[in-house]
Amino acid sequence: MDFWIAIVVATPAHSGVVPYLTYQSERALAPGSLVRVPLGAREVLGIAWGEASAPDNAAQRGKTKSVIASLDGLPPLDAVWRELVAFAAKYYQRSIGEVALSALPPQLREIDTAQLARKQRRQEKRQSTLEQVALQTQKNSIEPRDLVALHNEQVEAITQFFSKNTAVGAPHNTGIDSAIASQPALLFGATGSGKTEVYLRCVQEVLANSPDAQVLVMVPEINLTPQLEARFRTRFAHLAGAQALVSLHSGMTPAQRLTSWLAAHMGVARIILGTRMAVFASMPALRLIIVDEEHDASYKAQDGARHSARDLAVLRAKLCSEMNDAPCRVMLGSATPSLESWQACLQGRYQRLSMPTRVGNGANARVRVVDMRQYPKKTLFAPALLAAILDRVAKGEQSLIFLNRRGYAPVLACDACGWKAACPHCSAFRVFHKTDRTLRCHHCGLTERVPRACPDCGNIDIAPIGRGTEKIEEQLATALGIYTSADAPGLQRPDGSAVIIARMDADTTRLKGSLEVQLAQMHRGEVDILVGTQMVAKGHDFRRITLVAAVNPDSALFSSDFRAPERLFSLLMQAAGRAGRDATLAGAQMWVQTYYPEHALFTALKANDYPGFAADQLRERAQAGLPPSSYQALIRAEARSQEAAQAFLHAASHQAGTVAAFERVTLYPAVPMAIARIANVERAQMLVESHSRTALQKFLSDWQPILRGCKTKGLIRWAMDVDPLAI
DNA sequence: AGCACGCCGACT
DNA sequence: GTCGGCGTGCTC
Repeated sequence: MDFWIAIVVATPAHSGVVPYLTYQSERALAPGSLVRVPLGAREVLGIAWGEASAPDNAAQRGKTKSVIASLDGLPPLDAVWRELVAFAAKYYQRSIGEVALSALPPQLREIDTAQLARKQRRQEKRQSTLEQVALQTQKNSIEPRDLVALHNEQVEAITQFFSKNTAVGAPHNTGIDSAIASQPALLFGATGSGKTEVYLRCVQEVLANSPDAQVLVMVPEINLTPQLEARFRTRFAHLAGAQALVSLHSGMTPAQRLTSWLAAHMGVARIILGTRMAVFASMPALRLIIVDEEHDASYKAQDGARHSARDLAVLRAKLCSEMNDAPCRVMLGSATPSLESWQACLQGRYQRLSMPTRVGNGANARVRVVDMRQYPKKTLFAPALLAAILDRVAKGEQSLIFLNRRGYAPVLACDACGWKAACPHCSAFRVFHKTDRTLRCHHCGLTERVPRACPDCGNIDIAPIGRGTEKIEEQLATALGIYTSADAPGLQRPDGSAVIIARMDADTTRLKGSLEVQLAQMHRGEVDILVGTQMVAKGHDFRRITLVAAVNPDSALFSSDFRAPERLFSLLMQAAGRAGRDATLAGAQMWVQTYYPEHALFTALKANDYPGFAADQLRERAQAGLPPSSYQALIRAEARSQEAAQAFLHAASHQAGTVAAFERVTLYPAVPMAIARIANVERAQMLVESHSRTALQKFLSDWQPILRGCKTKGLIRWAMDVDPLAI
């Protein structure tokens, strides 16, 4: 007898209308089973989602195809995973198939049953031989290694976290972070307060309580995974098996990702460490999720279903707790939480765990805000800052200077005719890179040699305007008397060796492995002054840094993006945290050069007062009706011409009146995006806002099918972005 | 998204 | 005469 099975496949367009495709199967297939099915002319991976009703007429029955094979070696994806995927699809306005299939490791889509079986056998063999080895050595390593003593705040945070797993919240609320079965916790811990140690202890506790429990630890960037992985590996070296701890991020090869994914899915991996993609890993015995640096924008996906991995982590823990017998907790950690999470604490939806003190007596860096108005207009460095850097050099300490722009100068201009080096394919200027004398578009990648003279008028006086990391490096070297040639003595260290200034940004770390090389040089103390973009301000634990300087952070103060101050505050706090990590080096300083020294953001920074800053911001947001006091979505359109992109949005706007919940949303006019053209594609967007998340959701899902019918000439594609981070 | 089918320009 | 450009349209 034949079965009719509802199966999801990776087809974004039509599954919005029809969520599942119906296939025939000779045997029953459990929901969550992975199958190979024919789709048009190809054979694709699909996931059985449940039983389907039999086709009601002969014509449809004739169209129905049969399941080719089921990947029997794999247990079906569990109900929590399916529920998470279904929720994400609905919430972010995508098809279940698109979300589900993109959540699986890409290689799983290509592999056939036999190949998969072979891979699993190899993996099992490897795991068990290593388990034997581990068992033999376990006598002397049964306990976690590398344990350090906890201080009071850490003990308190851990105790509070584990004392709370009772049901609270409103079960009928459809919000993504409400209806909490076991309350999410926010670990509000200053940089250097020992958050990682708290994570380690919580993981340890959860793993010790159950022989098969799994934990997920998420970090924002791949750059930060090796450091954390090393720490977890050392601590949990006693866990049996090569795959007790696995990583999951986009820097891994397809084969490695499949291996890690399988280990998590089979329950062999106890600790899964990864970036935002890891929130969708299959972890049948998940009991704890940790989201480190939860405020970080990297958790929000910028392609496909634009999900927030942080929000989904909170939801996953909730689903897990509701659908399984054992609770699953989630801990978000940050020194500068997102205003969304902070507000959730203030409202009692999240449990707040505070660790205000830096460990090891390391004092907070003293913040020095320099009023740049007292110097001539084009001053790059305040004299006092230069003196302070020289002072560090003299003491053999390191300095970190950062600026949010790579290259030499953001634009090249002709003095005579006003020509500027624009990109022919984008509505943006090309950045002047002095090192290789190129003009590069940071949006489409177009790279050309710098012209000798102005292409418009022939004038040879074309000059760089503004500053990038290259210029800062060059000017700083000049100002301090550091020479790169060996025969000039230049500035010297106390021991007589030459002072080294280095630069670290996306340009110097492009080659594989060069980031690691540069970080190692920095750690060994070979570099005295490091100039870089914000990538240097995040997470790295350079022990000998006692001075950090933000050269020009003002642009974020008056940005049209209402989240810019929040991001700047967070960045400056993190940067300040880089200074003085070694408690034996006193006098750590954080310098900020600004033309607006009286700005409230800097006042809060000086006082190390995140709660005060957050209260200000939340008040402003509430007054302006902005998130987290309201909910937003963007419709983005890409087309050959700006008119075509906007025509689609106008049509969409026109149709919106007929959609349910229209009265409860505000529809803003279509506008060109900040950078209207990238690689010859014109982009426009339209904002939808509502005070009710439910109303916004209802509106969007009813609007979606109508939008599909809005066919505009020249339109390339369009997409919705729910809870956008930048507008 | 793929991958077909389909209708018009420069090549062995 | 065909190879191939990418414009619509379908996938149980």
